[in-house]
Amino acid sequence: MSSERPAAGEPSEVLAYLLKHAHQRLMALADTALAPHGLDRKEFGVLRVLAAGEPLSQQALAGLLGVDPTTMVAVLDALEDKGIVTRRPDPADRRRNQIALTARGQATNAAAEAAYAAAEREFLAPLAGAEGGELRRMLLALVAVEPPPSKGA
Amino acid sequence: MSSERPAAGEPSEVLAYLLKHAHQRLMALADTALAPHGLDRKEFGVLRVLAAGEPLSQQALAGLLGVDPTTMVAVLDALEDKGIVTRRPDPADRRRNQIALTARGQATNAAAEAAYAAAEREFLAPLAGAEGGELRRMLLALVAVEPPPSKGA
DNA sequence: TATTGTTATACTCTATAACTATA
DNA sequence: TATAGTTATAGAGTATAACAATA
Repeated sequence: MSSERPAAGEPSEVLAYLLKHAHQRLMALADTALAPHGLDRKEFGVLRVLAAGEPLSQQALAGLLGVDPTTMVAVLDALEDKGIVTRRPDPADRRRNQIALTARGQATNAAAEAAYAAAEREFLAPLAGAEGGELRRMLLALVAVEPPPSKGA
Repeated sequence: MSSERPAAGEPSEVLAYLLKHAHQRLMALADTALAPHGLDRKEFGVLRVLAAGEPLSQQALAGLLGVDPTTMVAVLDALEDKGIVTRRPDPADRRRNQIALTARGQATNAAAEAAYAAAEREFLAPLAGAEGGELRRMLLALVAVEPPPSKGA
């Protein structure tokens, strides 16, 4: 089969190329999995962080997810419009918004988690049984080199 | 404090997050490694493909690297300005440009390859000896699911 | 008529700066 | 004075559409 290309100079020899395209493939699978639940990837990221713990401020969310606080505004606007999160002024510091999941948000998150997990399984299908876990562990080690700057928490 | 974070809801549990940030870290290292040679990542990708084989058309290059042909125009403009590649009309089909490395381009590529390889080693340093190879193999399997659409070749 | 390369345009994503309201 | 959130703006990066030259 001529589709095999072990030739020198192949872009797939470059690790950055492999990471980019692996990421792109998983993004496409995740988009497809999340779309029926009315979520995009960024919204899903916010949702699952909120579902795991207490309400957080917008900047705390932004810090945890490694995005700009200004980016978070639009994400939360969308989630609020969908009735998935609520914004409330923090009683202890009224400059801050407490972002909390609604009941509907919790249900949406449960469904979206399941859908995203299925997308990851499909993505990892080409690997042998335990290799998915190994991949995850390796990537975690590579990313953990410099911990994300946790701002005001 | 506890830099370990096994808490539920962590973004690092999400494979897409890990792939994205691993990619970003390698990109940053590659940018730093390539900058002294006057190249960015995209230009380096073109260079090493050309260095490995015969001159190619712009669309063949774009197809191999998985980018849009219109994107390739600007990349080649920059490489041509730097005296690293030449554009010549293909005698067999004058619609096509034969993109070839100059002597200087070959030297630049050799230096850039070494610099990029060092960046990959630094990136993979957190992993045990053979794990880098395993990571590469796994990513290749994940990416090879659907072969890139090789157009006119 | 179809294809290669080019240009101009638009779109996505994200970051920067300035503003408000609170502290 | 400093911080949380908001808004407007600008900057990468990339794709889409129309065009010229060639087949």
